[in-house]
Amino acid sequence: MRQNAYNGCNNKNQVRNARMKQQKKRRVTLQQVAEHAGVSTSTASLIVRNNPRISEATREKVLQSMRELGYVYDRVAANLRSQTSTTVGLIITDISNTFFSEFLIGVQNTLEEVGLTVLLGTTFDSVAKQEQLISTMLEHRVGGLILCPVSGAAEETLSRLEQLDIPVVLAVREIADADCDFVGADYEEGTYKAVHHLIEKGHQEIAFLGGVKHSSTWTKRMKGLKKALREADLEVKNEFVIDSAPTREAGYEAVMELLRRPERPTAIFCFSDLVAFGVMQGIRKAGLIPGEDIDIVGFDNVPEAEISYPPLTTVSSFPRQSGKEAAQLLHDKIASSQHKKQRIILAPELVIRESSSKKRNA
Amino acid sequence: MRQNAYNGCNNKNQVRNARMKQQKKRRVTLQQVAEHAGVSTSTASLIVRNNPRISEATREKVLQSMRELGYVYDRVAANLRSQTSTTVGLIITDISNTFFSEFLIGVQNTLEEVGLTVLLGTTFDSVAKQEQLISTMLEHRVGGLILCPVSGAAEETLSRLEQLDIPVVLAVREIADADCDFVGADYEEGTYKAVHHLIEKGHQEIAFLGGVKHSSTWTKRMKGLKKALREADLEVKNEFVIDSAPTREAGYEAVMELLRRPERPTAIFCFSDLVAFGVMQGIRKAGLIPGEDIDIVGFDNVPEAEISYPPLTTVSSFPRQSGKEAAQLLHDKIASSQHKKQRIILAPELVIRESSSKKRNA
DNA sequence: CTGAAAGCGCTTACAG
DNA sequence: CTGAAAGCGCTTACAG
Repeated sequence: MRQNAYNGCNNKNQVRNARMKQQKKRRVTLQQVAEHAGVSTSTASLIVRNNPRISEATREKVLQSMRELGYVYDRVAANLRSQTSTTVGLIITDISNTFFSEFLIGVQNTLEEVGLTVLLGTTFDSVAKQEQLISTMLEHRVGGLILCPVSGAAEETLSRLEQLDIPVVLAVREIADADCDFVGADYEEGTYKAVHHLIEKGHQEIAFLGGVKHSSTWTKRMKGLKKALREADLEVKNEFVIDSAPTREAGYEAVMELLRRPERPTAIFCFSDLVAFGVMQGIRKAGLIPGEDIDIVGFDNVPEAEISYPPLTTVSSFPRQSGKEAAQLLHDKIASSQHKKQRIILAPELVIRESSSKKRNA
Repeated sequence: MRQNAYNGCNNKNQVRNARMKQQKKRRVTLQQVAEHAGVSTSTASLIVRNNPRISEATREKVLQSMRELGYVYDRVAANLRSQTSTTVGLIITDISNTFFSEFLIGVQNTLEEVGLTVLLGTTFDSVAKQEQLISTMLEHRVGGLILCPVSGAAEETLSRLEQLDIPVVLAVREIADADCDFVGADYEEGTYKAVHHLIEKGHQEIAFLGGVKHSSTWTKRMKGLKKALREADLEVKNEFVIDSAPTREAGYEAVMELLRRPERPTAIFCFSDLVAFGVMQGIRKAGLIPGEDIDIVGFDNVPEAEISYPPLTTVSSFPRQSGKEAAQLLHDKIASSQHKKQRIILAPELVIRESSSKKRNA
């Protein structure tokens, strides 16, 4: 409370207020540090940026002044002047899906290493929110963007970004007709493996539940499904295909609808693990046992798949690795504008657990 | 490609490069917009900030120029000049814990409504990383900070922030000896309810697994445990208390160690749902059945608790609501520096599921 | 190695 | 309602 020695004020509030005002207005500036240390601002600036041209003696002197004054570097001002950015936007559709948590960890770990900070936005699969988040991030001068597009995303979204010349990497889901860097798993191949596994077990009536129809992630899976069925001279039955939002709740609804239909499948391939969890819940609600009465396979291999009831057979799409690759790719793009478009497709792996591995008593 | 009309260059790369350079350097500025619309920069500035003083006609004219030129507002420059901030730092310990995903959703939804963007950082419970993230956020000029402290956090962390007069709200975990705004659940009461429930079921040998010893979240639970046991004339047995990191893996290890000891409890209260999932896995690994041989209770009521095997009895700590409250509180603090310290403690609720509700055959 | 001056894109008084 | 000028905290040439 030294600052208030000059007045005799005893009103605590006023004192406090005065102090706050003072501190709030006056962030210690590099110029003040320079003055305190007896050097020019340019010299101080070179020091905060670790320029080796400065003698060890001056550097130490200035660093000492910074400590004494409690200096905090203003990266925002620096970025503005030098026309650079130390932030990156990350837009995902649903953080409560642990697929995205894992993806986010991969992104963050990688960006942190190169000194970039993440501005996070969640769209909940709404086009409007996606566009709004992109605007916000642009206004905040992000140096690049990792975008997991909503299912209804159109090419216009990208051309807008391209016009501003801001580096973008798409992840998880592609955008129709868009030529853009992309990181994701091979959903077609993954689905093929999953369905092939079910067919080998003797299943002939296989349903496909969940996912937004005609989104790229859904279409790819549908291709894989068809391929596997065709090889076994089987066909996709329309009454066994029900699309939905990619959530647990929607999976529950979808399987309830399925079970109301005249025919019943012996196995279900689910769009994602999240959908599969809802499907298993629904099956049980209907008095059936997942993994015994109906086999279930998911997609993603989120951490919970291992501990679900029963443990879920699924296709690993390596979310953390995807995040890492996306961040790496974006960082490369930011560094060199020369970068040519890349597609990084991770090979999926089938992980067989109890939801599809018991002997069938057909 | 109009820009290149003056040269005869056919090298695609060079052309592309030239274009990028040009676009990269020249972000459209408010001044350019003003010129294009034939008004002064001040007028344009008032318009971007939705000042009603401007006539509808000029406003429309300027907005039209913005569209034509592809103007993007530079919030960073604006914030620098006006000494404000439109970002908030959020530091959590582990995003793969869906407790924090839910918390994050609560924070984001609330902040978004008031036009604030989240800078996200994850500490993985490392003190060093926490301090580093705080520095980064300060350098990025966040207007405030929501901090879920690491278990070893000390008061110094806060005094540093206080000195800079940056609004802070602690969430989930408190810091010893620190007087700071706080949002969290009543862990003591929650634990009391959980353990009381076990005792009512006839359990006398109750273990407490997981959580970092002496962290505030652990200590509060320990108090609740003791209170419930004391009421039933029972005591805490040291060999039934094993601390650990608050993760699934650590829960697994903890129960494995527990089962190696001479005595075995009939029920386990777990620090969190995540720990409980690991515990149930370990119990099963040891050939026992959770919910039959040993009853299990978790804490948090994360979404997976409902679909685990068996469904987990747990104490709901309302993560999404906590996030909402924390964001709201921070926003209030930012708005009025007059704010006095608050503690928002949510009342926990016991959610009984199969992991502790079957009849006991003791 | 150091200093004085200009400028990043915006907002802020202040005068009209 | 509009305009000219200064300034937020930094970096960038450029001259010494």
